Amino acid sequence: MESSSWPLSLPSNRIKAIQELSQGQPLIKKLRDMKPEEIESDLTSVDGVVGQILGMFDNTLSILSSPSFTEVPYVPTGDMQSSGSWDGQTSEDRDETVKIAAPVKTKRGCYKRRKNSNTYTKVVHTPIDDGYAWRKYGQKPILNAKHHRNYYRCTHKVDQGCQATKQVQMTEDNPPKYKITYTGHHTCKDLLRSPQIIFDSSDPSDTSIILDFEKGFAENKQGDPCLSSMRHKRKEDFPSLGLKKHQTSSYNRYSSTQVSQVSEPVSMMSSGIDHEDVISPDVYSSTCSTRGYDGIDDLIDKNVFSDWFELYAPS
DNA sequence: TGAATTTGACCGCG
DNA sequence: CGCGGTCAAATTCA
Repeated sequence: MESSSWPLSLPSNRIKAIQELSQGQPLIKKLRDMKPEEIESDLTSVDGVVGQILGMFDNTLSILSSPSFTEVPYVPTGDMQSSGSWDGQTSEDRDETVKIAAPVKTKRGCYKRRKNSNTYTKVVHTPIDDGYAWRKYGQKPILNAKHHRNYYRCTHKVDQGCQATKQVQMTEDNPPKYKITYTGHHTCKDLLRSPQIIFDSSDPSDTSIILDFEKGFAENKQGDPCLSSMRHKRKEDFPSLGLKKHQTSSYNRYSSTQVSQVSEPVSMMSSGIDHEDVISPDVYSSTCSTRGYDGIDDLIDKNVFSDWFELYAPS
């Protein structure tokens, strides 16, 4: 479809979103059409295409997530619904999260529980630094789990209404494994930077793609990046992680780009996903490691992009 | 002193 | 009714 065919009345940001999707579609088709041997023999090219696709996701989600994007009634500005398919939600589900976006709270503990909100789960050896500022708000012992589950919300929940939360739970001791569940989507405006797709060269056999947040976290390179955005006075949950970072006045250093609102899900799609890392099958996900390209096919097979066009393209 | 974390209480959901 | 997610007062930290 050509953008020139959009009705003049169509909001420009919507057109931009559609254009982004339009540009990404052939790239994904290209990936789908590639034979396994082609992929293996030309990883650079494949990764380049993946990078372009991720960039398309970035831009599209940024546009759709922006507060100014209000043309789609069921897309609340405060959550990840703008992606439309992060965990395969239906429009009914979105209605549910609309309620969540404006919880009716009358007294302590009285809140609307997030149900069926967008979730994204991955398991990692060392929880990567996703680049966001998280604030711990709870810790609970979980049944049949050796370790507490830690609850984090975006630091900017209060000042910007960012609804993103995540849960971190150590699932195994040796080697340590952490299950990280992201819920909701960042709508906060700072921490803005463009994640760069890089290759983790620490292991030549590992072709996983990770996102480079170095721009904003240079000081974290000395420590474990996983929790660099958190303070941990106690290290019982992450014995190897003692990194502390003051966030209060440091956010301004992040450049202001629009991709921040989607960098997290993108990072989940592309970062550190190797044979060890797992994305839960109950949520919409895709990996960008070379051995995970059938995930791209999966995206296409699931008509994810068709859904997007149905949602956001002019009817 | 302001911000982050801890921790017990509260509540929704299955 | 128990589990899990969230709230918020108290505590800790820089």
